[in-house]
Amino acid sequence: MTKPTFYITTPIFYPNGVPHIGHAYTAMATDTIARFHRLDGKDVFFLTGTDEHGQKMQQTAQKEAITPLELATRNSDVFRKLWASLDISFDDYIRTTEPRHHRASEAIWQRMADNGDIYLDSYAGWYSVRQEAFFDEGETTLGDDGVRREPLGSPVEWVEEKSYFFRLSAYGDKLLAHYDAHPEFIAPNERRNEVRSFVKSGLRDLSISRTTFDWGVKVPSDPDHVMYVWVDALTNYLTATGYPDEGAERSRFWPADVHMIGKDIVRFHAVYWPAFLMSAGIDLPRRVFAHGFLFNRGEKMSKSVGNVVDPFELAERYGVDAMRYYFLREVSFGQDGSYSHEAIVNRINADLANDLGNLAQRSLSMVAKHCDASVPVCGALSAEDEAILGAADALRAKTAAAMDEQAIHTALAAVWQVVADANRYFAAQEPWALRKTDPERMATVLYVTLEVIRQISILVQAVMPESGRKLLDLLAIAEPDRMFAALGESGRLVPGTPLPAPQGVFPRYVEPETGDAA
RNA sequence: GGCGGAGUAGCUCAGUUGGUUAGAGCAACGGAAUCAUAAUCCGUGUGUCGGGGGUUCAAGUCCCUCCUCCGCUACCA
Repeated sequence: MTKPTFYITTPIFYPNGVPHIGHAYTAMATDTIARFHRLDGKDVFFLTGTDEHGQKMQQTAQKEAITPLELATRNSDVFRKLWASLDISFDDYIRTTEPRHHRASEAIWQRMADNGDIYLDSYAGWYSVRQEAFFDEGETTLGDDGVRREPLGSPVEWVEEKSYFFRLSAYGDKLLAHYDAHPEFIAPNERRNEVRSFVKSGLRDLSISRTTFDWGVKVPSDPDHVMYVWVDALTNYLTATGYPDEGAERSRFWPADVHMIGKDIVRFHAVYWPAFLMSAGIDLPRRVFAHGFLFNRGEKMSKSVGNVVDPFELAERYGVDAMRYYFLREVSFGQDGSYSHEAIVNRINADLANDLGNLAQRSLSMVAKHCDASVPVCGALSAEDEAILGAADALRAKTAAAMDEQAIHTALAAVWQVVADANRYFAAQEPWALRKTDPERMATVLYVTLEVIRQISILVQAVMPESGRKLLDLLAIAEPDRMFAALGESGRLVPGTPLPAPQGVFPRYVEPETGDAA
């Protein structure tokens, strides 16, 4: 019996600095999707890592009088530390400085070269060292000081160098054909439109090597050149599957199911990457999903405005699960989003503490006091019981449909709809009144409520692993029964099962008194 | 400039192929209940659906036009 595979990636992050909230957001979302599919019984491979080559790394390292590798290792470790504190369950962490990655990059380069898509030419233009980019003459301006600058103000110099080029121009039609045949390849929709129109306007060949620095993967058969950023970086997704070894254990994961990225790097993933793969004769990933940016109170974060938020600090202040829940529930995944202290606190208190936490607490504490502290006996079901159970049973299909298109917020909304229904159900049935008039009916109501909470808890694990675990502990659910396979009727709670003493899972957020050292 | 998207209640947004009195969540206000983390439940909105024009028996939903905002327009991760 082989389980279906599911391969999902984050971009490899550039460890020129320390991670910010955007990195954390990508990782939290990707992790949630990975966990969801694991719970669903799939053979999941979740990859993240760091992109450690390039001129900037070399320069920053020089400034600090350390080697680029030392710099990369130092910052890469900070990323790993963040992933640990955010409960990011990656299966492999790739660093582009690893030998396995150099091998894979050389191999794909060779394949593209063998296919006749790489040629040597020279590249000339106005180059900005700071931007690490060339500019058209028209984009530059000659200042009064005689210095020519690019639009953002850094000085440019005329540079001419030999460079290998990738015949991207030959792939425009093929890419368009692929976008049309596979409309799900780029998501969300607005991103696909952008990419389409970009490709449609015509593609120029791509300079893919540099000779001005040497911190990178050497070009096979021409060690004066190092591969330029994206050939090397994008290939990481392949490296981790064991490429180019055909029989590698992880080769079964390719093609990747989802490349999760921020919207700023869509083009590299939806144009260059598939073109490279087509050239090398490798299957294309199934989907590139570009999420939006996060803003602090609607304002872009920047160091000069001083509104940059440290992800470590957020996790510390609100708790990892609450932080994950907030960003994945509040922001329509794919769109830009905004966050503020007030909004986070509101979600924590309204959705987590009041709605779900309190529902669990009120039902479990009645069970503890009036049902021998064990799962109550379920009598004949009323229409109301059937309705709420039906709503809970339907969640697996609903959330799966939403998650298939990375609509994490939609999946969560569906779950919380049932949480709200369950609160209404509980209030309408009044088990506290039934306790005096009809204890058996009370037991049934409590059973039904716990059964709904059971299913919600299982689903919630993908977003809030720790809290989901606590809730399932309170319901005495055995480890193997915490997978989605146990959702629905087949996994119903067994009356008589002893339960531990109830404990609050989602505390309300209370403002610290004063003078907290934030 | 070109291409694309968006403008709906205080806030965040849903609104199917045009059709009964335009919806949800949050916030606000009023009430009920007391099992529970002062949590829950019920009720309450005079919204020019960006402006104007048009098609139609009927338009937030189609067409035209204007205004505003945003994204993309190549080698920065």
